[in-house]
Amino acid sequence: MLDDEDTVTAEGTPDPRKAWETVLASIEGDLLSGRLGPGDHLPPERALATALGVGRSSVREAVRVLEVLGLIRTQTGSGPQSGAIIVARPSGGMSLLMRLQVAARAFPVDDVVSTRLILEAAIATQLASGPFDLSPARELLDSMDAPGLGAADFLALDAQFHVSLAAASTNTVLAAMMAGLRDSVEGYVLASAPDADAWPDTAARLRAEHRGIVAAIDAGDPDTASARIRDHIHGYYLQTTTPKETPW
Amino acid sequence: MLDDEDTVTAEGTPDPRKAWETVLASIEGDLLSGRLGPGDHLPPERALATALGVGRSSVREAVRVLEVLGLIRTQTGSGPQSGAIIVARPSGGMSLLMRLQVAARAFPVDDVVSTRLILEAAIATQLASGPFDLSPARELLDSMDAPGLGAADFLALDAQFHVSLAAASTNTVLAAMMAGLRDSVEGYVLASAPDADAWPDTAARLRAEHRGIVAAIDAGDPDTASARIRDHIHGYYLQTTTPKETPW
DNA sequence: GGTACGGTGTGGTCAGACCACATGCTCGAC
DNA sequence: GTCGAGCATGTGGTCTGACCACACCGTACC
Repeated sequence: MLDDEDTVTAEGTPDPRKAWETVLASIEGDLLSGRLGPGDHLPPERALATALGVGRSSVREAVRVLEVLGLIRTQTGSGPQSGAIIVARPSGGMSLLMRLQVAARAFPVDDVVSTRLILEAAIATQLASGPFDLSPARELLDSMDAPGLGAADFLALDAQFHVSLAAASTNTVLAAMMAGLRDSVEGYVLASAPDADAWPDTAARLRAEHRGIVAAIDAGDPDTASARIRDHIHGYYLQTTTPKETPW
Repeated sequence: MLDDEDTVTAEGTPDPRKAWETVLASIEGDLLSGRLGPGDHLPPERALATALGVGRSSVREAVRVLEVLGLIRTQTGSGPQSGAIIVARPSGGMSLLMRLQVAARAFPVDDVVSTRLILEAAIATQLASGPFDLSPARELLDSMDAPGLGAADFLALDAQFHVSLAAASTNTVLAAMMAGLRDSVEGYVLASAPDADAWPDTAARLRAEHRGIVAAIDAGDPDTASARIRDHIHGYYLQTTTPKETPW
């Protein structure tokens, strides 16, 4: 039933592409052409399989890729919310990619930190240069003032604060990258958190630095905002790691 | 390793994780613990399936994810080169992720361009501040001097030039991001290339700007290098698009 | 009118069967 | 002994068919 039907029906070209790549390419084409867009449902896996002349397992591999890349959300059951829906949430995929690359030693932690430093400095510069909505970041600052916050909880809020700065820039790419960079080293940050004795002092310093960054942004002072971000990240990194040769 | 089967055999917890997530988590754990590293082979799919108590299709979904993320390379056949080998080449996954997110309208092209601008400016600053090996970039500049180069060929070299600058910074994360940003808008760049009449002038200008950037880096002048990169990218972007409100 | 219940369609998973391919070994020819 | 052809083996790649769990939706019953 399937013999010659795929692709060039009359020609001998047996389609060198793998079956799942065919599916991925087809969906990407539908996205580019506008046939698919945010909020739309992908066809059911079985329908996609017969439509493209591949097995359902190949369709599933492509769908799985789209899911981990944050392009779609899948749900079982029936009804409007079931099936594979295009959602386009990049941060999840970015985080997974970076986390695994760090785990596989392709991304040294040093590089992740310096990249984060570059991005955040640029973000701070940008935020200080124009009117942006920093209220989510401010709320996180207030949350971090809560007394008795443990290191893990504080650092979680800290991470959200930095990501919220990226989000405030309204640059979705920047925000996704920041989220990915943060998540990829989350384990290392938590593992190197100061112990309970030194923690209160560290937390106090971090709070002050955060406020200082936002203050510089509010003051419309890009250079100071950028410099304070640099010191903030760089300082914390140096504190929690064995200094070896000052990454860039 | 966790007790196989469905986790707690005696308990009612039926493992809420999906089967392929189990596989992915297992491999990630092996990477983090050092049991797996660059160059190593993943166990055969069938062995992995029985070892984790899941079906081979679930293993394949996880392997597929690792492959598109650039973590492994798969090959059929037998022998040392066959199977799934950990390679950790991040750029492929970064490119796919960004390309699809752009296709799904989650990443506006404007954001991609401004992010690229930020990253390249930072890279130029860094390159001008220390000794780095720019010879790959120089060779690309020479290649771009070849007469009679078409727009498509020139732009391909152009893209490689910019990525080579990122690679010269020795920051793997930065290099991967730059490659991804480039690839994600490749289609748009090619589609908006000037026609044959205007092309020679454009190419000449781009050549001169590239040389100017490298010259500033060689001169150890971070500010000039950064400014020239900004003008270079921004200028080209404005030229090829309908200006609307000057992205960032 | 409201509620319980079963039909239906979705993704999630597994098992088994082939295929194509690369390797490496065996065995025969010389 | 050397060399080459050819088969055995093990890998990923794919398809098929079968279930399951789940969420909805319509119908029949109360």
